[in-house]
Amino acid sequence: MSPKRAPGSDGAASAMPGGVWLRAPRPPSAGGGAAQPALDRERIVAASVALLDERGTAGLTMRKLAEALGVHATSLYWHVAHRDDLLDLALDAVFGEVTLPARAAGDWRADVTAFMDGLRTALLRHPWSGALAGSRPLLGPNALARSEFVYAALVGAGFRGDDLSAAAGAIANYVIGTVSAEAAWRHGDARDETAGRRALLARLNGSAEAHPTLAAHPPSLRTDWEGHYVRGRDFLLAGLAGSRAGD
Amino acid sequence: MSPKRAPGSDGAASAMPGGVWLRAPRPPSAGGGAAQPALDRERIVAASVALLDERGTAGLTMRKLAEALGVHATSLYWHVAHRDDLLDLALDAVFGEVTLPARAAGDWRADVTAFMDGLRTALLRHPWSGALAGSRPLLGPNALARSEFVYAALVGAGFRGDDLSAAAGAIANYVIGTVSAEAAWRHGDARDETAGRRALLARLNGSAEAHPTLAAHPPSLRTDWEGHYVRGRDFLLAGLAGSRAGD
DNA sequence: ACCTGAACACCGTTCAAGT
DNA sequence: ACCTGAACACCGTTCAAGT
Repeated sequence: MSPKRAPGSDGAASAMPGGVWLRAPRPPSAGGGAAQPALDRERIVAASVALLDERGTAGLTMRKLAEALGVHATSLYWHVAHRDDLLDLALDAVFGEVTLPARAAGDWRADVTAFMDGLRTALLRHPWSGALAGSRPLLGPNALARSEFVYAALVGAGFRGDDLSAAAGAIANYVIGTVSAEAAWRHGDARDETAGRRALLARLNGSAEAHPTLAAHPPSLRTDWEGHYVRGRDFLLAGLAGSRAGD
Repeated sequence: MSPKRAPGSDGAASAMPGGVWLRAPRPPSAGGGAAQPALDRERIVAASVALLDERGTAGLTMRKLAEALGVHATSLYWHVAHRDDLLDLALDAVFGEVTLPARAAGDWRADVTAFMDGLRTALLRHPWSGALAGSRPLLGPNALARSEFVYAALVGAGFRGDDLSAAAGAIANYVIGTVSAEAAWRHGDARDETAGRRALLARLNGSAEAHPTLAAHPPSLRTDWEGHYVRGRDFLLAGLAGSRAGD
């Protein structure tokens, strides 16, 4: 036995994305009269989010995070098992920023719309988070609480079984996908986006015969991300509503 | 002037994801009687895809790739500007595997379905590719050719302007999102997925009062990924079809 | 034109040691 | 229980030099 690291090691799930949530949590520290530890998960997560906001996913390194916290890099390994854990933890903190109506409206479309819009807003506030949300299981407590809300709305609408999970998956994937695409284009900087669009348009014009439809319906230089999001969201909701029409 | 690196440097777009496609391509080598170069983009891309398939995104390093190609790591920088370029290039190679009907069926739903299913198959064949596709602009020649096909189908259905780009975006995002989620859960290994599901179920049961709906409609241990994909796809297509019904 | 080799400034993670 | 410090085995990228 004699665990080397407090968070425990299940072996299998250790290196898996989303793995933090699948390991046994550390028992709370004894407390009593003991000295306040310099570090805890809460502080580590807050500093991680701040660093991610500033420097992006690649900019979150154990050394820079430790420096921001005033400790040695290796000290972090007492509190988390790998750098990957920081990403899962920070991502769930972003899900915690998704505000939901205190009580469901009873109108499932309104509830689902509120969730989708709230999620989009939170993910856009932290441009690194969309890509992360798309690439790992969303199992943190905050993510699960948001799932609970969506599932409740969909069950109220009559979705069950595989229809239910397919609908919930489509809803989350749509928001995450559009936010990721938007963040990828923006890349932090709106000037980059315009430059990219311009280069793309030049290429489309240069090979119009290969892409006649794209050349005839070119993307605008200044994408209306929100407008596109709303349209696609309503396409999806209409499709979901149609599938319940027979009930 | 005197460029240090053949692919050129536009400055702005250099470090941007998708940036390879926005820089001027290298002029073809003079040829003539000169000796065959040891490296070219085609070989580099093929080796990158193979390495990504074997070791995942983090496993693609300049040194390992160079070793596989029998050259020094720094030699690669003659042919690409950064490691990031390899990801864009490899991803577009995956898009090249998406087979489409030679001619559009004329039925836009059939055409879009063929594209979506083809894209899903190709992305799943290379488990690293879904997350990548979700996190960078898709501007390679193969991706653009697939876009052309989808746009043509949607224009045929009557979509125009922002409806057109929103529809095309929703379609691509849906496929990419579901594949990314599936790959994230699988994490290469089906045993991991079952273990993860089991841990999740245990947590849901442990806090059923916090998540009554999730506890009442738990995820199955063995997810029917394809079935969920098909259902969500048809929800989306139904919504898109409904929006054209008035025409 | 294309590749090498040495070098720089980083990484994540481990482990024994301190308190 | 929690943090330090040294150490290991890596990274991407630059740049002068070779051919």
